[in-house]
Amino acid sequence: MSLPPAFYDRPVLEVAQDLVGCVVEHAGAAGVIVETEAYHQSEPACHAYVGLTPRTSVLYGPPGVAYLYRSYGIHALLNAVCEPEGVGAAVLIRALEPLEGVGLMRERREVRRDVELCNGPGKLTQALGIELDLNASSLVEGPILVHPRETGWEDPALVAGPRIGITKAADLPWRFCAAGSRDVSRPWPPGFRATLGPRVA
DNA sequence: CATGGGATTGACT
DNA sequence: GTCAATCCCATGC
Repeated sequence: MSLPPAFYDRPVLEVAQDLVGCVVEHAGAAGVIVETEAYHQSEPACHAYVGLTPRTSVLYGPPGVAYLYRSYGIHALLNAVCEPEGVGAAVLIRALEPLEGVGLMRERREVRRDVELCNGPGKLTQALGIELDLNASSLVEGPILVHPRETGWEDPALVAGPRIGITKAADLPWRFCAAGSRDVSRPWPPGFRATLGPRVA
């Protein structure tokens, strides 16, 4: 069973934290989400900040839908649209821990070590075979599916910090990682200790 | 219609 | 640590 639309029809900061530990599946491969970032129309780093345009219409659409866009002309980045229809908000999936179909992932990406298969937002889409044509497709009915947390991930400890690679609103601590995961896209600064526990309000 | 700026990655010094 | 590749689309003339 995949997560229902109601899961995504909530404040984007809640969904971003609750998605850590959930499973993304597509085309014979799957991974556990270990890193997310939240984006909301109210802050300038979000694509929806510019208002309703052809590009952002998916963000303003119903929750539980994939928002995919090309970054730097090369990489496809996967987001889950959140909050009610009419509100532009989404969670960027930044890193996975490989779970199933690792052989397929290796075919799609030539890497030395398995930890490099999914530890970045552009890497995991390539490893799962996700491309831009799945923009606006359902995360509830597929082809991309998001499943609830499985055994061992019921209540993961989270670490919060500033989002990566943005120039606007770079101070907001809207990045969430599974504490201690080796699969996050970038390590925390030495001595960083903002552990939150299961979820902050 | 021309231009500019990225929610990145991999290769290289 | 630095740096270029490359495409979509919003914006402005």
